Amino acid sequence: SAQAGLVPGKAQVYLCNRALWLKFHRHQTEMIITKQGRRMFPFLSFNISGLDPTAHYNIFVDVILADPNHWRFQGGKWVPCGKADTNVTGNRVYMHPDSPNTGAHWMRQEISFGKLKLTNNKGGSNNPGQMVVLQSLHKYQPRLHVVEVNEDGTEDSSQPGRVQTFTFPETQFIAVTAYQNTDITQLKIDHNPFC
Amino acid sequence: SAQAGLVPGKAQVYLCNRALWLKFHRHQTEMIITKQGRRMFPFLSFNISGLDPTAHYNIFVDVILADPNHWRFQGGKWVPCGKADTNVTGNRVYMHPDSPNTGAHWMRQEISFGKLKLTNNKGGSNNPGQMVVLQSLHKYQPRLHVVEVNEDGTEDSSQPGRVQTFTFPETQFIAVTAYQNTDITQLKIDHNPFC
DNA sequence: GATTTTTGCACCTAGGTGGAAATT
DNA sequence: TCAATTTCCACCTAGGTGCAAAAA
Repeated sequence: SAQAGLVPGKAQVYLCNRALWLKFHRHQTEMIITKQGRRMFPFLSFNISGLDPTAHYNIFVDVILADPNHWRFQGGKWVPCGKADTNVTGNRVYMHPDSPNTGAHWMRQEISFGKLKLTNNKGGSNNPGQMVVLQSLHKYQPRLHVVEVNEDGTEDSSQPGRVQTFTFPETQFIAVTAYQNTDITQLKIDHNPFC
Repeated sequence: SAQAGLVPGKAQVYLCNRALWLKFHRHQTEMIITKQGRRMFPFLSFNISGLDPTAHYNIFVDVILADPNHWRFQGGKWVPCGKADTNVTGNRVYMHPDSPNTGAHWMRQEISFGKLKLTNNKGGSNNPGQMVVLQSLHKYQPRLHVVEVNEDGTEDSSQPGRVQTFTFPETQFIAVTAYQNTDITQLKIDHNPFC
């Protein structure tokens, strides 16, 4: 079934590795966060169409709280446990390294975020802009943003409707410092070649 | 001593790892070429200044024949041996992956060509544009080119004087399929961390 | 035969994994 | 004690080396 409706003048975005994301999502995806930063697995990867081939765009991901809860793993299940910590600091945006670039470039091939890293280290960012700062035991929702920009990469705030945001619920995850659900651990081992 | 004179309106280029290049040059540098492509060691790396920070440039390296001879290693020395094979085909240009980019970008940090690969495979290029095709037992001279371009990366041939070329004789080398001079082999082992 | 090129390989760098143990 | 985090480590992928043997 289609992942997004086809609307004239709008970009269409498909989640490339959706089947894999769904396997994890069934068990409630967990992502490890570490001080020095940990890649996501699965990682975000998109196909995009419907852009103006000659226009310029920035494409980036941000990660927002998916719900207002603090979570804990108890009795083999994830259960809400108090309110989320909303005293938030730290970068939650990861600009794709190809940005800015033309619509033709973005539509030519998969747009992968394999080098995006998750961390719980609010302080000294070693790789500025490469690290997304999250809080453990909170549930998050990644989002994709497509922003039309001028040729020099600057945004033109005088022109409305140049920002498009895409959300895929199957990419939600709970940030952890160690895996809680052994089903998730096994899925990581089975599918991540580094394991 | 200065590597290039300071001329107003002209870019100045410095060879970053010149001391290392000179160590090899004293013994006549050799570079391995293979079918699937071999990196150079030392690799080309430059600092550049004197560009217009807001103008756009393509920066690339090409590799030309350094002399009209075919060479052979005999009695522990390189000696000319007949004429160079000038029936030439295959790409000899390697565009820096950051191209096109602004003068500010190019002047901000070292411009390294560490991923440039040398091959003797004229035919199927697996990495188009990433491989420089050379002939074994010929002597070559790499050159750096700085070309001012329009914002979209296209050249403007109607404007003269937008191309600048820089040549460093200490980066000359003879292409080989196996090292001939053991002094060169030892220098590679001593300085290349992969050995 | 002699020279040049190719192939396979052990070894290296570089860095991404989960697990166990130690720490907080 | 317990839960959560950090550290260390063996093991993995990925790919750049020179070398010896084989092939051309």
